[in-house]
Amino acid sequence: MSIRDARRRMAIDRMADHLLEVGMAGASLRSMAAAAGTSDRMLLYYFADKDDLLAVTLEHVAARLTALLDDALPPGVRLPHGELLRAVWATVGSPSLQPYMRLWLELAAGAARSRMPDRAIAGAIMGGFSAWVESHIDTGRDSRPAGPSALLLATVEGLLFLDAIGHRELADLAAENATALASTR
Amino acid sequence: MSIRDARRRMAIDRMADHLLEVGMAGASLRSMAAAAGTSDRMLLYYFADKDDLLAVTLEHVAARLTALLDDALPPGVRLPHGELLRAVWATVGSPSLQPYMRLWLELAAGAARSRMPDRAIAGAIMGGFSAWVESHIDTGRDSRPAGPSALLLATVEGLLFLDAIGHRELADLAAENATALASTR
DNA sequence: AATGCTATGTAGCGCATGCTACAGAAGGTG
DNA sequence: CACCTTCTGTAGCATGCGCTACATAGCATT
Repeated sequence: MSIRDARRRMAIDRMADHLLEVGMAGASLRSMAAAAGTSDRMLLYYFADKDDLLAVTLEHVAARLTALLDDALPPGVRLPHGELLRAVWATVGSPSLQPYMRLWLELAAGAARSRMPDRAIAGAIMGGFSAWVESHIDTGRDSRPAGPSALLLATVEGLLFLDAIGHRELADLAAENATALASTR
Repeated sequence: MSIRDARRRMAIDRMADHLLEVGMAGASLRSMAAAAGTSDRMLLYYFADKDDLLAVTLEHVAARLTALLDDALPPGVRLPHGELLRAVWATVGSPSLQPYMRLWLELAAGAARSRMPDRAIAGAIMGGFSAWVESHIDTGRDSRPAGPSALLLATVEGLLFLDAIGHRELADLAAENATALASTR
Protein backbone atom coordinates (compact mmCIF):
# COMPACT_ATOMS: atom_id res chain seq x y z
CA MET A 1 0.00 0.00 0.00
CA SER A 2 2.75 2.42 0.85
CA ILE A 3 5.80 2.08 -1.38
CA ARG A 4 3.82 1.71 -4.52
CA ASP A 5 1.54 4.62 -3.64
CA ALA A 6 4.41 6.83 -2.61
CA ARG A 7 6.21 6.30 -5.90
CA ARG A 8 2.97 6.71 -7.74
CA ARG A 9 2.39 10.05 -6.07
CA MET A 10 5.92 11.17 -6.78
CA ALA A 11 5.49 10.17 -10.41
CA ILE A 12 2.27 12.17 -10.65
CA ASP A 13 3.96 15.26 -9.30
CA ARG A 14 6.86 15.08 -11.74
CA MET A 15 4.61 14.17 -14.64
CA ALA A 16 2.53 17.25 -13.89
CA ASP A 17 5.63 19.38 -14.38
CA HIS A 18 6.43 17.62 -17.60
CA LEU A 19 2.88 17.86 -18.88
CA LEU A 20 2.83 21.59 -18.20
CA GLU A 21 6.07 21.90 -20.11
CA VAL A 22 5.37 19.90 -23.25
CA GLY A 23 1.58 19.82 -23.40
CA MET A 24 -0.79 16.99 -24.21
CA ALA A 25 0.59 16.53 -27.71
CA GLY A 26 4.12 16.05 -26.43
CA ALA A 27 3.26 13.79 -23.54
CA SER A 28 4.11 10.26 -24.61
CA LEU A 29 4.38 7.43 -22.13
CA ARG A 30 8.11 7.24 -22.69
CA SER A 31 8.72 10.95 -22.18
CA MET A 32 6.48 11.02 -19.13
CA ALA A 33 8.38 8.07 -17.71
CA ALA A 34 11.71 9.77 -18.30
CA ALA A 35 10.44 12.90 -16.54
CA ALA A 36 9.22 10.82 -13.63
CA GLY A 37 12.48 8.93 -13.42
CA THR A 38 10.98 5.58 -14.25
CA SER A 39 10.02 3.50 -17.27
CA ASP A 40 6.92 3.37 -19.40
CA ARG A 41 6.58 -0.19 -18.19
CA MET A 42 6.21 1.04 -14.61
CA LEU A 43 3.78 3.79 -15.50
CA LEU A 44 1.49 1.15 -16.92
CA TYR A 45 1.97 -0.73 -13.71
CA TYR A 46 0.88 2.27 -11.66
CA PHE A 47 -1.95 3.29 -13.98
CA ALA A 48 -4.48 1.34 -16.00
CA ASP A 49 -3.57 2.95 -19.30
CA LYS A 50 -2.49 6.28 -20.74
CA ASP A 51 -5.92 7.85 -20.39
CA ASP A 52 -6.03 6.98 -16.72
CA LEU A 53 -2.55 8.37 -16.25
CA LEU A 54 -3.44 11.60 -18.01
CA ALA A 55 -6.66 12.02 -16.08
CA VAL A 56 -4.90 11.65 -12.75
CA THR A 57 -2.06 13.94 -13.76
CA LEU A 58 -4.43 16.58 -15.08
CA GLU A 59 -6.40 16.49 -11.86
CA HIS A 60 -3.17 17.14 -10.01
CA VAL A 61 -2.41 20.07 -12.29
CA ALA A 62 -5.90 21.44 -11.73
CA ALA A 63 -5.46 21.18 -7.98
CA ARG A 64 -2.23 23.15 -8.21
CA LEU A 65 -3.94 25.83 -10.25
CA THR A 66 -6.79 26.08 -7.78
CA ALA A 67 -4.27 26.55 -4.99
CA LEU A 68 -2.58 29.31 -6.95
CA LEU A 69 -5.88 31.06 -7.50
CA ASP A 70 -6.82 30.81 -3.84
CA ASP A 71 -3.41 32.15 -3.01
CA ALA A 72 -3.96 35.21 -5.17
CA LEU A 73 -7.52 35.83 -3.99
CA PRO A 74 -8.43 33.95 -0.78
CA PRO A 75 -11.89 32.48 -0.32
CA GLY A 76 -14.31 34.95 1.23
CA VAL A 77 -13.01 37.99 -0.59
CA ARG A 78 -15.60 39.50 -2.89
CA LEU A 79 -15.04 42.18 -5.50
CA PRO A 80 -17.30 43.98 -7.96
CA HIS A 81 -17.13 42.93 -11.60
CA GLY A 82 -14.50 45.36 -12.84
CA GLU A 83 -12.11 44.91 -9.97
CA LEU A 84 -12.50 41.15 -9.93
CA LEU A 85 -11.72 41.05 -13.63
CA ARG A 86 -8.58 43.06 -13.12
CA ALA A 87 -7.49 40.85 -10.23
CA VAL A 88 -8.16 37.61 -12.10
CA TRP A 89 -6.42 38.81 -15.22
CA ALA A 90 -3.42 39.96 -13.21
CA THR A 91 -3.18 36.43 -11.87
CA VAL A 92 -3.97 34.09 -14.76
CA GLY A 93 -2.38 36.45 -17.27
CA SER A 94 0.95 36.47 -15.47
CA PRO A 95 3.84 34.74 -17.25
CA SER A 96 4.27 32.30 -14.37
CA LEU A 97 0.85 30.85 -15.09
CA GLN A 98 1.39 30.70 -18.82
CA PRO A 99 2.11 26.94 -18.88
CA TYR A 100 -1.18 26.31 -17.13
CA MET A 101 -3.08 28.45 -19.57
CA ARG A 102 -1.44 26.85 -22.58
CA LEU A 103 -2.38 23.45 -21.28
CA TRP A 104 -5.88 24.69 -20.54
CA LEU A 105 -6.24 25.88 -24.10
CA GLU A 106 -5.02 22.57 -25.49
CA LEU A 107 -7.39 20.73 -23.22
CA ALA A 108 -10.28 22.85 -24.43
CA ALA A 109 -9.39 22.14 -28.03
CA GLY A 110 -9.45 18.44 -27.27
CA ALA A 111 -12.70 18.73 -25.37
CA ALA A 112 -14.28 20.55 -28.29
CA ARG A 113 -13.65 17.40 -30.32
CA SER A 114 -15.02 15.25 -27.49
CA ARG A 115 -11.70 13.54 -27.02
CA MET A 116 -11.25 11.65 -23.80
CA PRO A 117 -10.14 12.32 -21.16
CA ASP A 118 -9.98 15.96 -22.22
CA ARG A 119 -13.72 16.38 -22.27
CA ALA A 120 -14.36 15.13 -18.74
CA ILE A 121 -11.42 16.91 -17.17
CA ALA A 122 -12.12 20.18 -18.96
CA GLY A 123 -15.71 20.04 -17.78
CA ALA A 124 -14.62 19.55 -14.19
CA ILE A 125 -12.06 22.34 -14.34
CA MET A 126 -14.55 24.70 -15.95
CA GLY A 127 -17.05 23.91 -13.21
CA GLY A 128 -14.38 24.79 -10.67
CA PHE A 129 -13.61 28.08 -12.38
CA SER A 130 -17.27 28.92 -12.58
CA ALA A 131 -17.84 28.26 -8.88
CA TRP A 132 -14.69 30.16 -7.99
CA VAL A 133 -15.85 33.24 -9.87
CA GLU A 134 -19.37 33.09 -8.46
CA SER A 135 -17.96 32.90 -4.94
CA HIS A 136 -15.75 35.94 -5.49
CA ILE A 137 -18.00 38.28 -7.42
CA ASP A 138 -19.83 41.05 -5.65
CA THR A 139 -23.03 41.85 -7.51
CA GLY A 140 -24.25 44.44 -5.03
CA ARG A 141 -28.00 44.50 -4.56
CA ASP A 142 -28.45 42.31 -7.59
CA SER A 143 -28.66 38.87 -6.06
CA ARG A 144 -28.09 36.78 -9.21
CA PRO A 145 -24.41 36.36 -9.90
CA ALA A 146 -24.84 33.94 -12.79
CA GLY A 147 -24.98 36.53 -15.55
CA PRO A 148 -22.07 38.74 -14.51
CA SER A 149 -19.90 35.80 -13.61
CA ALA A 150 -20.57 34.14 -16.95
CA LEU A 151 -19.51 37.35 -18.65
CA LEU A 152 -16.41 37.62 -16.53
CA LEU A 153 -15.52 34.03 -17.31
CA ALA A 154 -15.95 34.60 -21.02
CA THR A 155 -13.92 37.79 -20.93
CA VAL A 156 -11.05 36.18 -19.08
CA GLU A 157 -10.98 33.18 -21.39
CA GLY A 158 -10.96 35.57 -24.32
CA LEU A 159 -8.05 37.51 -22.86
CA LEU A 160 -6.17 34.26 -22.35
CA PHE A 161 -6.89 33.29 -25.92
CA LEU A 162 -5.52 36.54 -27.32
CA ASP A 163 -2.46 36.24 -25.14
CA ALA A 164 -1.91 32.64 -26.13
CA ILE A 165 -1.68 33.38 -29.83
CA GLY A 166 0.85 36.10 -29.20
CA HIS A 167 -1.29 39.21 -28.92
CA ARG A 168 -0.56 40.24 -25.38
CA GLU A 169 -1.07 43.92 -26.20
CA LEU A 170 -4.55 43.24 -27.54
CA ALA A 171 -5.38 41.30 -24.39
CA ASP A 172 -4.16 44.06 -22.08
CA LEU A 173 -5.97 46.69 -24.11
CA ALA A 174 -9.16 44.66 -23.97
CA ALA A 175 -8.76 44.12 -20.23
CA GLU A 176 -8.41 47.85 -19.73
CA ASN A 177 -11.55 48.58 -21.71
CA ALA A 178 -13.48 45.84 -19.97
CA THR A 179 -12.73 47.12 -16.48
CA ALA A 180 -13.52 50.65 -17.57
CA LEU A 181 -16.81 49.58 -19.08
CA ALA A 182 -17.73 47.61 -15.97
CA SER A 183 -17.06 50.59 -13.74
CA THR A 184 -19.16 53.12 -15.65
CA ARG A 185 -22.21 51.01 -15.18
CA MET B 1 0.92 24.12 -65.64
CA SER B 2 -2.80 23.52 -65.86
CA ILE B 3 -3.67 19.89 -65.10
CA ARG B 4 -1.39 19.71 -62.13
CA ASP B 5 -2.66 23.00 -60.75
CA ALA B 6 -6.27 22.08 -61.31
CA ARG B 7 -5.88 18.82 -59.41
CA ARG B 8 -3.92 20.60 -56.76
CA ARG B 9 -6.70 23.12 -56.30
CA MET B 10 -9.31 20.38 -56.17
CA ALA B 11 -7.25 18.56 -53.58
CA ILE B 12 -6.97 21.69 -51.48
CA ASP B 13 -10.72 22.18 -51.53
CA ARG B 14 -11.47 18.63 -50.46
CA MET B 15 -8.72 18.59 -47.89
CA ALA B 16 -10.19 21.74 -46.37
CA ASP B 17 -13.44 19.85 -45.81
CA HIS B 18 -11.58 16.96 -44.28
CA LEU B 19 -9.46 19.19 -42.08
CA LEU B 20 -12.55 20.95 -40.78
CA GLU B 21 -14.04 17.57 -39.98
CA VAL B 22 -11.19 15.82 -38.21
CA GLY B 23 -9.00 18.69 -37.04
CA MET B 24 -5.26 19.10 -37.09
CA ALA B 25 -4.66 16.11 -34.86
CA GLY B 26 -6.59 13.79 -37.15
CA ALA B 27 -5.15 15.07 -40.40
CA SER B 28 -2.54 12.56 -41.53
CA LEU B 29 -1.17 12.56 -45.03
CA ARG B 30 -2.91 9.29 -45.77
CA SER B 31 -6.31 10.43 -44.51
CA MET B 32 -5.99 13.73 -46.33
CA ALA B 33 -5.10 11.87 -49.50
CA ALA B 34 -8.11 9.59 -49.13
CA ALA B 35 -10.36 12.61 -48.65
CA ALA B 36 -8.87 14.26 -51.71
CA GLY B 37 -9.26 11.10 -53.78
CA THR B 38 -5.56 10.63 -54.31
CA SER B 39 -2.52 9.11 -52.61
CA ASP B 40 -0.10 10.44 -50.02
CA ARG B 41 2.53 10.01 -52.67
CA MET B 42 0.75 12.54 -54.89
CA LEU B 43 0.18 15.00 -52.09
CA LEU B 44 3.92 15.11 -51.57
CA TYR B 45 4.26 15.67 -55.26
CA TYR B 46 1.89 18.63 -55.16
CA PHE B 47 3.29 20.07 -51.93
CA ALA B 48 6.78 20.35 -50.51
CA ASP B 49 5.94 18.56 -47.28
CA LYS B 50 3.13 18.24 -44.77
CA ASP B 51 3.68 21.67 -43.28
CA ASP B 52 3.39 23.26 -46.68
CA LEU B 53 0.25 21.29 -47.40
CA LEU B 54 -1.30 22.29 -44.08
CA ALA B 55 -0.40 25.94 -44.52
CA VAL B 56 -2.03 26.09 -47.94
CA THR B 57 -5.12 24.20 -46.80
CA LEU B 58 -5.50 26.37 -43.72
CA GLU B 59 -5.27 29.48 -45.84
CA HIS B 60 -8.08 28.12 -47.94
CA VAL B 61 -10.17 27.45 -44.85
CA ALA B 62 -9.48 30.96 -43.63
CA ALA B 63 -10.58 32.40 -46.95
CA ARG B 64 -13.83 30.47 -46.71
CA LEU B 65 -14.42 31.78 -43.22
CA THR B 66 -13.76 35.34 -44.30
CA ALA B 67 -16.29 34.92 -47.08
CA LEU B 68 -18.84 33.62 -44.58
CA LEU B 69 -18.23 36.60 -42.32
CA ASP B 70 -18.57 39.07 -45.17
CA ASP B 71 -21.72 37.29 -46.17
CA ALA B 72 -23.22 37.78 -42.72
CA LEU B 73 -22.10 41.38 -42.36
CA PRO B 74 -21.04 42.99 -45.65
CA PRO B 75 -18.11 45.41 -45.78
CA GLY B 76 -19.14 48.99 -45.11
CA VAL B 77 -21.75 48.19 -42.48
CA ARG B 78 -20.84 49.61 -39.09
CA LEU B 79 -22.53 48.86 -35.80
CA PRO B 80 -22.01 50.08 -32.23
CA HIS B 81 -20.22 47.76 -29.83
CA GLY B 82 -23.21 45.97 -28.35
CA GLU B 83 -25.01 45.35 -31.62
CA LEU B 84 -21.86 44.28 -33.41
CA LEU B 85 -21.15 41.81 -30.64
CA ARG B 86 -24.61 40.33 -30.95
CA ALA B 87 -24.29 40.10 -34.73
CA VAL B 88 -20.85 38.51 -34.63
CA TRP B 89 -21.84 36.03 -31.96
CA ALA B 90 -24.98 35.10 -33.90
CA THR B 91 -22.70 34.26 -36.82
CA VAL B 92 -19.61 32.58 -35.41
CA GLY B 93 -21.62 30.96 -32.64
CA SER B 94 -23.99 29.26 -35.05
CA PRO B 95 -23.72 25.47 -35.30
CA SER B 96 -22.85 25.67 -38.98
CA LEU B 97 -19.62 27.48 -38.14
CA GLN B 98 -18.76 25.12 -35.32
CA PRO B 99 -16.18 23.15 -37.33
CA TYR B 100 -14.37 26.36 -38.15
CA MET B 101 -14.32 27.44 -34.54
CA ARG B 102 -13.10 24.05 -33.34
CA LEU B 103 -10.27 24.21 -35.83
CA TRP B 104 -9.55 27.78 -34.83
CA LEU B 105 -9.26 26.72 -31.20
CA GLU B 106 -6.94 23.86 -32.06
CA LEU B 107 -4.83 26.18 -34.15
CA ALA B 108 -4.59 28.63 -31.28
CA ALA B 109 -3.48 25.87 -28.93
CA GLY B 110 -0.77 24.91 -31.39
CA ALA B 111 0.25 28.53 -31.87
CA ALA B 112 0.52 29.00 -28.11
CA ARG B 113 3.23 26.32 -28.20
CA SER B 114 4.86 27.99 -31.21
CA ARG B 115 4.24 24.99 -33.37
CA MET B 116 4.55 25.53 -37.08
CA PRO B 117 2.70 26.24 -39.24
CA ASP B 118 0.05 26.93 -36.60
CA ARG B 119 1.78 30.01 -35.29
CA ALA B 120 2.11 31.80 -38.60
CA ILE B 121 -1.36 30.95 -39.85
CA ALA B 122 -3.02 31.79 -36.56
CA GLY B 123 -1.28 35.16 -36.57
CA ALA B 124 -2.52 35.90 -40.06
CA ILE B 125 -6.08 34.85 -39.27
CA MET B 126 -6.09 36.87 -36.08
CA GLY B 127 -4.89 39.88 -38.01
CA GLY B 128 -7.77 39.38 -40.40
CA PHE B 129 -10.28 39.15 -37.58
CA SER B 130 -8.87 42.24 -35.96
CA ALA B 131 -9.09 44.26 -39.14
CA TRP B 132 -12.57 42.94 -39.82
CA VAL B 133 -13.83 44.06 -36.42
CA GLU B 134 -12.17 47.46 -36.65
CA SER B 135 -13.79 48.03 -40.02
CA HIS B 136 -17.24 47.13 -38.69
CA ILE B 137 -17.29 48.80 -35.31
CA ASP B 138 -18.96 52.15 -34.87
CA THR B 139 -17.32 54.02 -32.02
CA GLY B 140 -19.41 57.17 -32.41
CA ARG B 141 -17.57 60.39 -31.73
CA ASP B 142 -14.72 58.45 -30.17
CA SER B 143 -12.33 58.10 -33.05
CA ARG B 144 -10.09 55.30 -31.70
CA PRO B 145 -11.58 51.90 -32.40
CA ALA B 146 -8.60 49.90 -31.12
CA GLY B 147 -9.78 49.60 -27.53
CA PRO B 148 -13.40 48.64 -28.12
CA SER B 149 -12.54 46.30 -30.95
CA ALA B 150 -9.92 44.56 -28.81
CA LEU B 151 -12.54 44.06 -26.13
CA LEU B 152 -15.06 42.78 -28.65
CA LEU B 153 -12.49 40.38 -30.03
CA ALA B 154 -11.67 39.08 -26.57
CA THR B 155 -15.32 38.70 -25.66
CA VAL B 156 -16.15 36.78 -28.80
CA GLU B 157 -13.16 34.47 -28.41
CA GLY B 158 -14.22 33.89 -24.84
CA LEU B 159 -17.76 33.02 -25.89
CA LEU B 160 -16.38 30.60 -28.46
CA PHE B 161 -14.21 29.04 -25.82
CA LEU B 162 -17.11 28.46 -23.44
CA ASP B 163 -19.17 27.04 -26.26
CA ALA B 164 -16.36 24.78 -27.40
CA ILE B 165 -16.01 23.05 -24.06
CA GLY B 166 -19.72 22.37 -23.95
CA HIS B 167 -21.08 25.34 -22.02
CA ARG B 168 -23.28 26.90 -24.61
CA GLU B 169 -25.67 28.24 -21.96
CA LEU B 170 -22.85 30.07 -20.21
CA ALA B 171 -21.78 31.56 -23.50
CA ASP B 172 -25.26 32.76 -24.37
CA LEU B 173 -25.75 34.15 -20.89
CA ALA B 174 -22.44 35.97 -21.09
CA ALA B 175 -23.31 37.32 -24.54
CA GLU B 176 -26.58 38.67 -23.21
CA ASN B 177 -24.86 40.42 -20.33
CA ALA B 178 -22.14 41.79 -22.56
CA THR B 179 -24.56 43.39 -25.00
CA ALA B 180 -26.60 44.79 -22.12
CA LEU B 181 -23.52 46.24 -20.49
CA ALA B 182 -22.33 47.77 -23.74
CA SER B 183 -25.68 49.44 -24.30
CA THR B 184 -25.99 51.09 -20.86
CA ARG B 185 -22.77 52.94 -21.39
C1' DA C 1 14.44 -23.44 3.18
C1' DA C 2 10.12 -23.41 0.30
C1' DT C 3 6.45 -20.73 -1.49
C1' DG C 4 4.13 -16.94 -3.18
C1' DC C 5 3.21 -12.07 -3.94
C1' DT C 6 5.04 -7.51 -5.28
C1' DA C 7 7.97 -4.93 -8.14
C1' DT C 8 10.81 -4.09 -12.24
C1' DG C 9 13.82 -4.87 -16.36
C1' DT C 10 14.14 -6.59 -21.33
C1' DA C 11 12.38 -7.29 -25.48
C1' DG C 12 9.31 -6.80 -28.74
C1' DC C 13 4.65 -6.66 -31.19
C1' DG C 14 1.56 -4.29 -34.21
C1' DC C 15 0.39 -0.08 -35.92
C1' DA C 16 0.50 4.69 -37.83
C1' DT C 17 3.28 8.32 -39.15
C1' DG C 18 6.07 11.41 -42.62
C1' DC C 19 8.68 10.63 -46.28
C1' DT C 20 11.58 8.34 -50.12
C1' DA C 21 13.55 5.13 -53.80
C1' DC C 22 12.53 3.04 -57.86
C1' DA C 23 10.22 1.81 -61.71
C1' DG C 24 7.17 2.41 -65.11
C1' DA C 25 3.27 4.84 -67.75
C1' DA C 26 1.85 8.86 -70.49
C1' DG C 27 2.43 12.08 -73.68
C1' DG C 28 4.49 15.79 -76.17
C1' DT C 29 8.77 16.96 -79.35
C1' DG C 30 12.77 16.14 -82.37
C1' DC D 1 9.98 6.14 -84.21
C1' DA D 2 13.12 7.54 -80.48
C1' DC D 3 13.64 10.35 -76.61
C1' DC D 4 12.87 13.04 -72.76
C1' DT D 5 10.08 15.26 -69.35
C1' DT D 6 6.05 14.92 -66.57
C1' DC D 7 3.29 12.16 -63.82
C1' DT D 8 1.90 8.22 -60.67
C1' DG D 9 1.76 3.50 -58.50
C1' DT D 10 4.27 0.08 -55.39
C1' DA D 11 6.94 -0.85 -51.84
C1' DG D 12 9.28 0.19 -48.10
C1' DC D 13 12.20 2.68 -44.53
C1' DA D 14 12.90 4.69 -40.00
C1' DT D 15 10.73 6.33 -36.14
C1' DG D 16 7.63 6.74 -32.42
C1' DC D 17 3.55 5.18 -30.36
C1' DG D 18 0.61 2.40 -26.68
C1' DC D 19 0.86 -1.72 -24.80
C1' DT D 20 2.14 -6.73 -23.59
C1' DA D 21 4.68 -11.23 -22.66
C1' DC D 22 8.04 -13.12 -20.09
C1' DA D 23 11.34 -13.59 -16.86
C1' DT D 24 13.41 -12.34 -12.82
C1' DA D 25 14.66 -9.99 -8.37
C1' DG D 26 13.31 -8.88 -3.79
C1' DC D 27 10.85 -9.56 0.15
C1' DA D 28 7.48 -11.80 3.39
C1' DT D 29 5.17 -15.49 5.30
C1' DT D 30 4.84 -20.26 6.43
